[in-house]
Amino acid sequence: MTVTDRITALPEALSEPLSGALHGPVIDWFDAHARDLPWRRPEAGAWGVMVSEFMLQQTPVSRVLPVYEQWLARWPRPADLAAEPPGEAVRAWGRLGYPRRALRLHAAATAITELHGGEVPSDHAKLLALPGVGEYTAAAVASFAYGQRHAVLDTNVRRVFARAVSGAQYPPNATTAAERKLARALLPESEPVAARWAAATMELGALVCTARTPDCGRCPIAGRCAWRAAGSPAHDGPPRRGQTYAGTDRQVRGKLLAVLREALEPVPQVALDAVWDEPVQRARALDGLVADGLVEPLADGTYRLPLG
DNA sequence: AAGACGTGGGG
DNA sequence: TCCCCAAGTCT
Repeated sequence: MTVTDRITALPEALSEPLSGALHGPVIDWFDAHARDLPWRRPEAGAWGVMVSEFMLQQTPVSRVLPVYEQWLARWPRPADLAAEPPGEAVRAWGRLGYPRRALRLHAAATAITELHGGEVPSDHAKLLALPGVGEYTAAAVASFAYGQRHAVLDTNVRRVFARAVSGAQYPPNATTAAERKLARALLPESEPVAARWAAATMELGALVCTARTPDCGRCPIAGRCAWRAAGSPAHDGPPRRGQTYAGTDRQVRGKLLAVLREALEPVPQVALDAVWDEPVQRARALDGLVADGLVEPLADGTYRLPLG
């Protein structure tokens, strides 16, 4: 029986006994051990939550912290960000990585300003329609900022469920329908409790049930963990998808954009040529940045971060 | 639906 | 050192 089959078979048999036994311990643990993160404070508001979610996509908390503080101080409301050129968002993004997220956050702020009266929407479908907001982020903002009842499935939660419920060391490479079904089946009925559960399971995955070396000794549900009960078997399925970087266009794009972020004036071609010696790849990377709207070519042959 | 998309820290 | 990994989204 594969992991997917096992998850698929669960929900009906699962219901109350298992889920009810998990909610209390996990939420109690969260009450005692949750980190005091700025976007979890009441004053963060929905905009603060949304900004944090964009920054946290594939980026560790420790690196997000300082940029988040600067960002919220400079642009306390969506309209403040929307009033500036997208290039300023890219510049302020600094070295967080995946700078297209900065562009999308700027575009989302613009949409919020023009379509939603400057208020981050609370409706899941409206959130999902915003640039850069996918299934996870829409659920996260609706749940964390507005206390709604949604299955919030990020990499942490998926790993916790894979282990505790499905008995696998790691979840599948891509989120499956079976995982969504399981997440919904485990969601507490009460709206506020469900929102708490979402944050708690995520935190458990981030602090205790980690990818490499889980600290089962500190896990509130270790006694009910299917993976532990099975003897903590090693991952068997297809290899987990790695990320290549060295020598790729991504690395070249990063170097090019770093130059433009630092520059206050448009940058001449020669300055960009200096970051990478292979001309074909260099040109392809620059073209890609322009196509993505991260870089603006000017008529005189210079380049800058986008003004419009 | 597999692959592109940045960056840096920890084991 | 090198490899793995980090609150995903989009095409």
